[in-house]
Amino acid sequence: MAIAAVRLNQLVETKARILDAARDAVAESGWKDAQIALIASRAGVATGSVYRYFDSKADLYAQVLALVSEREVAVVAAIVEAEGSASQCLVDAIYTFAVRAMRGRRLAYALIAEPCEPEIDAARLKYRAALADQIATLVRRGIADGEFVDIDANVAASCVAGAFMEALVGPLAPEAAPDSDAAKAIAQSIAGLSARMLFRHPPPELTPVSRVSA
Amino acid sequence: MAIAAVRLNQLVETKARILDAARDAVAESGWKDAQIALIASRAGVATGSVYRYFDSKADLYAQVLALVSEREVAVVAAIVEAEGSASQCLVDAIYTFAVRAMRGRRLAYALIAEPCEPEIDAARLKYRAALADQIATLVRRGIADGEFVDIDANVAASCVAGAFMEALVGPLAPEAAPDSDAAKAIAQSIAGLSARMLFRHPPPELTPVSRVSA
DNA sequence: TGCCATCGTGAACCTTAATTCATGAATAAA
DNA sequence: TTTATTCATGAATTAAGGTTCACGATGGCA
Repeated sequence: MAIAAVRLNQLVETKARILDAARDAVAESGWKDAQIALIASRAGVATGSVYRYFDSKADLYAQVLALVSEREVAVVAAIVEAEGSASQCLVDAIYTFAVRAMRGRRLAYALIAEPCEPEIDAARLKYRAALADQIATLVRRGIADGEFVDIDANVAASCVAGAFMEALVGPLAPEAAPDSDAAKAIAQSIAGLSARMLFRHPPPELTPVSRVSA
Repeated sequence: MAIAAVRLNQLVETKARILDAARDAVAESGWKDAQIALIASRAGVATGSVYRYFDSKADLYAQVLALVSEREVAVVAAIVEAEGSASQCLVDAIYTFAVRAMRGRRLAYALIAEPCEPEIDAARLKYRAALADQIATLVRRGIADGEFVDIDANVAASCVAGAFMEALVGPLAPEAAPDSDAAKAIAQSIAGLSARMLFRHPPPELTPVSRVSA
């Protein structure tokens, strides 16, 4: 009755190959390449085979999103739960997120901002929510510790998440020039600004990163 | 040669009726109702007639977006150019935007966050950019006047715009309970938080609006 | 009144991928 | 070595709307 281990392994591996192909296609040229036939061919399987592993296109991409997003959320979660003041954690989390996004530019752009089909877009919302949840946790800690102003943690977390995501859209856009120095500067800018929203005693001035990119 | 004025008026009126029908459909039940046949029937014209006035579905909705968005951008622009400190203008602009959005909940949700087809989504980006531009203008003024921290105005504007838009997504969502008191409280919260990002000397504490909704 | 240009009509046509499925191969059980 | 399952295949099918177009109606104009 039980399927042999080797065979099962094949299945898991093929599924992974399809997921990878899908992710890679998006990472290369965005959602316009998110077509079942194309992904199948990239994964070295027939079109129909994709449906042996995924219920539908939406299902496939929901899993791709989960795959990629969970890693990012985990990275942020780790920072959120790390040692140090809430203020420091917040800045670190945002900075790290921004820098990582800048590295995987095209994919990050697709995950965050690129226009795509409604079903995929809907799946994206979950990712954003999960990220906001992490921030919210941190905000609560900051408030409890008296580091942050006393404000609804969920609203604050949305604001923070919205701020740094939106600020990333421009730099991540495929038409923007890739420049890893500017990327870090922007990440720093974004982290600083986002953090100021909450700090009870903000630093007197931000590093004037604006001039770095000039 | 010249078409009679009456006849021309008819044309303008019909076009307006189609635009209105499209906007109303979206305002009622979102993008799923954004179908040419449906809009045509609502406007009291035949499906094909829509194509006498608009090049394509994308064109139609781009114009719908423009119609609605331009008003909102204009409102913000008026506040941006109004008397008063940059700080005050910023808070006013954000608060007003948020309150207006909360009034036209469903439509605002569709314009800001609801998953939709890529072509429409792309048009949305322009709206966001226009709004960010207004904020950027204000930010420059605030920096020049020494009210705001010295930071890249475009990055800052993106952050501010992203912050208040993202924070609106939850409250605007169709499944959220409509409550005009909570709406104002959230608007205030959002305005306060967004503003703190930039103020050189932030108010010691925000109004603890978080408790109003509790 | 008759003619022309323009507008309105809506059923038929397309397009574009997603999805299915009859078939065959490969593997596990007997 | 059969036999039964499961898996892979990819061409054919579907589905869902956007878009077209041949035709009729209407209004302006001489």
